[in-house]
Amino acid sequence: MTTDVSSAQHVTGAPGGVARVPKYYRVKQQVLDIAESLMPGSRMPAERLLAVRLDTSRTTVRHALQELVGEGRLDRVQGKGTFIARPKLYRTLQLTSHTEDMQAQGLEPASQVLDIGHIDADEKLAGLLGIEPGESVLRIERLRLASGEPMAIETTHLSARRFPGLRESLDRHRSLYSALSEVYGVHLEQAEEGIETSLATPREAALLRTAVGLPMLLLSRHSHDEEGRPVEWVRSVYRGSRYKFVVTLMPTAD
Amino acid sequence: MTTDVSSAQHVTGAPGGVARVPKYYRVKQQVLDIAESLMPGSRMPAERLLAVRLDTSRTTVRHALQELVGEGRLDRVQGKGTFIARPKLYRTLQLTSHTEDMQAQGLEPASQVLDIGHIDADEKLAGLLGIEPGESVLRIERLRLASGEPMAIETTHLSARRFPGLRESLDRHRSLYSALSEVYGVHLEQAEEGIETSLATPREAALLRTAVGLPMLLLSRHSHDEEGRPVEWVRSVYRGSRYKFVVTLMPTAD
DNA sequence: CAGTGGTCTAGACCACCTC
DNA sequence: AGGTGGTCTAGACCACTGT
Repeated sequence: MTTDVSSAQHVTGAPGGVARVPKYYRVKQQVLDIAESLMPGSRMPAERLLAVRLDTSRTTVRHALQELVGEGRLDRVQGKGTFIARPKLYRTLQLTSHTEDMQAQGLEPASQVLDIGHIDADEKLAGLLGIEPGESVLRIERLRLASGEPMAIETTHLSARRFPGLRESLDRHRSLYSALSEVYGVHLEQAEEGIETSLATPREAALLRTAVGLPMLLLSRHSHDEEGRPVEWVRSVYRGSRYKFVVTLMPTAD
Repeated sequence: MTTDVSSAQHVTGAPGGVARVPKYYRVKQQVLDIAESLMPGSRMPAERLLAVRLDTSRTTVRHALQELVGEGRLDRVQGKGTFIARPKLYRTLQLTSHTEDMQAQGLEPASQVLDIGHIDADEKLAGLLGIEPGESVLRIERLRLASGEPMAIETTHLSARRFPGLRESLDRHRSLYSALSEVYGVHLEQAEEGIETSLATPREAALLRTAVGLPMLLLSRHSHDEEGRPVEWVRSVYRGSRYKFVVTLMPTAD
């Protein structure tokens, strides 16, 4: 009925407060021990069973499981169970298209258009694309798949005036980047890519088949052509528990 | 006493299951409305008060607050309250030292050595540094500060045999990289940097003055010299709610 | 229907900060 | 002492999956 006073307290000793270890965290280690003794894909004991075995409440077990899911070690599926996850996938950051990128890694690339249409640029978007606020922007929202698995939600923005008919050209080309190159003669020369964490919204979670509130990797790419003019602004959301990004750094030329 | 049956359910309608919105998520939006009406640094209403005002339990309020903290919008301090957070800081990924990096952004760089010593290379570390398993490795663990604020925990690994006396040379140089250059004539030419999410361990949380389980950005840098030989392997943990990384991409030279 | 995970509640007690 | 956030419990009910 009441809290277990005999455990989660005064584990530190150090007045600096260097390491408080709550009970759920010790439970997490115990759960991890179980997980590491199983193969990817196999099922973990049910939450209610773990609670009894580890002498704790289901709430505390779920707290521990939640972290392991966030770290990409476990997958939970409602109605079915909790399973050992497969290892993280790598994604190299390059100035190439999704299609080329996936093929280079031996994965089957696929895209599913979630939404495509024109919107009016607000001040921020106009600044990013080098146009005036209110001008029309082509917005393409796609679900990116790698070998059938939902990987990311990618939202691309381009000036509608600069690339007339792009929406129609898309169907006839392998990728957006090849359409830009072959139809408009635009070659991407440089991009800044921002990387930060975010938490899955209900919509993102549903599309990426994951849970609301899980850590995600949020990438925003701002690409420029050979004259340094901005071409596109892209916002992509990846499952943080499933992907790891790799970038090659060279000495700065200054 | 029992769950509020009249709310969190059947919000979707769509059989595809495109957007389940739990109650805590709506509470989060309400809390966000309050937060956005306040200035950074000001205090939010107490959790128990929010629970009454928003007609929910403290548990649900805390779930909502937890996500906002994870997103870097709020800061919680035990015993004091919950406060509006300052905006995220940017960190450019370059092949430069922490010291140069901070100065370029007008921040006051500082480091605090948490631990320094020699360890025996395991198989993985030996492979990364191009040495034999069991060879001695200099391991430097430092807390990186930017204008007094804890920013990251950085753990650097270098071959002890290749850089004899490095530990002592460190005190006489501005940074590790300048010591490598001036004492050993080693210049870093290229590095691969991996970026992924992780969750704060109790130790990391204490050192970075944040909470256990919050999303972190985990960077691992593998640097090479002009001959392509591996020089260092670095693992850095940043508060995900506080930092955003920026990298410049150029066309691949293949 | 039974079993699994998902959400929510009410309340207890601990740890920390300020007065 | 009294307020704040931090942890934990026991239990209810919902949603989904399989038999």
